[in-house]
Amino acid sequence: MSRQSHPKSIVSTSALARHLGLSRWTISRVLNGHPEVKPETSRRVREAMDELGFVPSLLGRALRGSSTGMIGVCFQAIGLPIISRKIATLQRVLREAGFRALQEVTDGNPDLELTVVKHFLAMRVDGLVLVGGIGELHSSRILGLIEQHRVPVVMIDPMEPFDLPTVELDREEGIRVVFRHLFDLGHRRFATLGIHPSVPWGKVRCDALRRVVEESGLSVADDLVDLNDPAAAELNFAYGKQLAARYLELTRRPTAILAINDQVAIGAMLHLQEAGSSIPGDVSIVGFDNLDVSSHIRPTLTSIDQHIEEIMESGVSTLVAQRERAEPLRRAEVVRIAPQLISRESSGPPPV
Amino acid sequence: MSRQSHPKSIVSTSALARHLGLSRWTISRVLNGHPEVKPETSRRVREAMDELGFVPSLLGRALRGSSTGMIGVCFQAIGLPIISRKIATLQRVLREAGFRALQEVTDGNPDLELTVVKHFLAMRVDGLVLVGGIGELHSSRILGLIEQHRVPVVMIDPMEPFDLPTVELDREEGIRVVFRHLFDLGHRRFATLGIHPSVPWGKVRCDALRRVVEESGLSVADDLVDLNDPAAAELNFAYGKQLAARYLELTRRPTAILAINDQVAIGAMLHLQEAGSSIPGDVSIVGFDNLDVSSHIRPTLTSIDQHIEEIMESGVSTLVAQRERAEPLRRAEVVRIAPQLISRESSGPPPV
DNA sequence: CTGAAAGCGCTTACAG
DNA sequence: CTGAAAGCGCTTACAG
Repeated sequence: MSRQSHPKSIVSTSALARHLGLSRWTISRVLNGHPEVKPETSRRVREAMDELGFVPSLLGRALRGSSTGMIGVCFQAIGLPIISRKIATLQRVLREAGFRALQEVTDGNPDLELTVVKHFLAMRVDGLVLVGGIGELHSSRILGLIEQHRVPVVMIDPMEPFDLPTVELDREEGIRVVFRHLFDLGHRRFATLGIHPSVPWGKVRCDALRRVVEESGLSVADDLVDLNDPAAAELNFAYGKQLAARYLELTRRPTAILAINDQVAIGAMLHLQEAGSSIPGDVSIVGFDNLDVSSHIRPTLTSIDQHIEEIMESGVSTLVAQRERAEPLRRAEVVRIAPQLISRESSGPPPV
Repeated sequence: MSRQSHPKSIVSTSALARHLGLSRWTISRVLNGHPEVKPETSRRVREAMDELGFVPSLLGRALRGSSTGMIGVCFQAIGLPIISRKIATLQRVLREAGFRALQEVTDGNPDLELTVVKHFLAMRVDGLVLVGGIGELHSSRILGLIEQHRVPVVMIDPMEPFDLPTVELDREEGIRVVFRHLFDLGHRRFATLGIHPSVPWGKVRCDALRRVVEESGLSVADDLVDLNDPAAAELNFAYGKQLAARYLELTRRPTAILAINDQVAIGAMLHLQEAGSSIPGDVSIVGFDNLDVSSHIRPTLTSIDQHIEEIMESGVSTLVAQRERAEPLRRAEVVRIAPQLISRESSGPPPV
């Protein structure tokens, strides 16, 4: 049909139009599914696009006014299994909503955070998702940029509260549910592993635990043993083992252990088992995050599921709502998603 | 200084120029660091940009001819710890080379792979990184698109070979090194856990192992016991435990175990320890991937490090080289990166 | 149903 | 040192 069967490279609607003997406006109409194109013409254009591998430039399209369809997503860190699940879920939810994710990881480096947000704005993204919040150093700069550009934005699970639309896990409720579960099983003395104000989302959990302990008529001083090492680099297996060793040194051992996350819980469980303890016969253990591995180890681990899917769906809805209202910022609007207790073998009644 | 201290929103060089009483070309020159601008003017422009939160559009800039500085990165899956490390490392290496990563995960869905590659091309990325290869269904379409657009591309660790520049881990060498390590310790009978042609990069390792066993004067039929379950969904702890249980049922047990990865190795180790075996006293175990956790468990796990950093650096160099040569495709150019044996406590001499 | 103008925000030449 | 033209690839609104 065409004069040359494999022309060099067609990278613009004009070139394609020339190739087909049409005007570039017709190509644009086909691209945008306008109804006024003759079906035969439309078919010819589509076939040529396929054959020549023509992909219309999003740069040109977005520049002319239509939106980019891209959402800038900023993560603090990567590598932890729970973060991987967040990333994967958010990407899927965004795709299902017709967006594409532009992802960046900042490793908590504030300079990088500023660079990344500027880059997102330079790409003229349709929205911003900030997962885990942002560092303090440039936070006012970043908030200023967001306001100046009137770009829809949502914070997911920030460590500190920001004056931006936010969706977060209700960690206080998570602690409450876990404590209630253990209390109802009969436990009256508790050890915490790694639950310290200095770790991510540690403070809200510390505070919640103290509150619920007192509400239950127990004493924070006597019935709650706080085991942690503020110098710990990572909240991993090794840390759990280390803290479990300290638990074993206690003279009057609590009958239930609440760990900062599943890794620490599992590390502790392994150490206690090695030392001859029975779980939950001698001591109950509960984690936080409900990792895949937690349903596979023996005993299976009681944990708190973050309902990541629900969080991300709510976050994306928040973004969409801001776009539709053409009223980008609804500040201090916080949605809290309730976590779910997954009760498994590692928690049971205390020894008699 | 300016008439209105907080103007609505400055989103173009023209608007900023008007605001400052300059021409938009002067703004562009400041943006691009051209030397012919009066320092005082340059300073004024920079300060106004900062104050107003002006971020020049990358769409306009890229459209005019300069490149986007973006690299499209396509991953097959997310969630496995080793993949997270690959993602994080690649992103860092790209950033250090002055690029930004546009990441997409396809979950091995071939339709999505095609969509993603088209989107990258529509964004006029400066290069493509395909991690883990692409599915068969649309592979010729995708290769065609890459060729038609003359975009620099590199495959990282494809499961199948493709006629594209490739950087991959030398898994054959990995198996060889691991086997040699165990053989030199005195082992003469081996069990493999989950090393099966159907798992990712399983075939090359199966083949390599058979070859090196025979080269060592041993018999594949008699001295190599293949334990795996082709129906296994995931190569995780649970799978390792399951395979270890089968190992324990063997009448003449091999003295060394090679696992498909660290998770399976650790799962097996936990099961064997529970069953009363001593590691490496009764049996040696080696993994593959050198996860963080492998240096934290007891005994620490002998493993193979993938040298991810080196792989990603080589991949990015390949991309840069293609750009510089203005000769995008050097097909079938395969770089193999040697893995490294990390010898730890889980491997030792066989029992006497 | 299809053509030609105008313009999105930028940069690369060319003038002064 | 700074201004004005031309044009990157696209779409919207206006003609025919």
